[in-house]
Amino acid sequence: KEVMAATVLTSLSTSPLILNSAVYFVHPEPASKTWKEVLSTSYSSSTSGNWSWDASDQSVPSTPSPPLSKDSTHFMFEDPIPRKRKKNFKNTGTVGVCYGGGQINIHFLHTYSDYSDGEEDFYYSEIEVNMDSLTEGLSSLTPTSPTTAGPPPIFPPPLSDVSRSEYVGVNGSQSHTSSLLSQSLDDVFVHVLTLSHLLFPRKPRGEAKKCRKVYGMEKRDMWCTACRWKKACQRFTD
DNA sequence: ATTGCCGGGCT
DNA sequence: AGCCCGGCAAT
Repeated sequence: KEVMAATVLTSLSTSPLILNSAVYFVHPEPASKTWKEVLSTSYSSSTSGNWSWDASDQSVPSTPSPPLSKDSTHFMFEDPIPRKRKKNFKNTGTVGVCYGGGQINIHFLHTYSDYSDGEEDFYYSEIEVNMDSLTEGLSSLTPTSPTTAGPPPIFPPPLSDVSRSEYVGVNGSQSHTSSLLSQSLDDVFVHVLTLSHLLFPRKPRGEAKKCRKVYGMEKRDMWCTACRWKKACQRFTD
């Protein structure tokens, strides 16, 4: 089983579908850790850009998640990739996949950081889905039926000032998930990817109206100093 | 093509 | 410190 997951990861990393997404494998964390901690460690270890594989056992983190069996493992892939930009992981969606004991649980984490008060505050909201609701939600909006253009039926990305967790759907039918496990983990990951794009759409960057756009090149002397020095605008912060 | 701005240079 | 710009990510 671990071998299969490894091959899935490999094929994922070469798949054109996710060329712009980073695929991270996170070592199974001790049960004491929360998803928040797992996330931060994955960030700090993601700078190298390569991912590692460890098939050791261990249980699964997360306080608000349902019990998962031992020897489960979870991957996380991030969307979008932080690219070259150093700091802000603003509004990145992270997807964690836990599987083990014939069960697949997927955590969608909407994470964002807040630098407004000096120190970085790390917020996240967690959403959890099982395979049944995942495939259901996807099938209802895949372009197979041209009439449906409905919004994601599962959930909107919550954005609150307090970290909170939302819990959508629980442990699915054991037989179904196990057949999925033994058959095509690839489909699972493709679904997860698609859903992650739906949940965490690309932020259109342009809608900010900085000094340059507001005053124009002619009235450069009206810009804020930061804009004149080509630094991050301080008058119009997003 | 344009825009926001990081990194680094110069005074 | 203040000031400026090359270059690049993102669009």
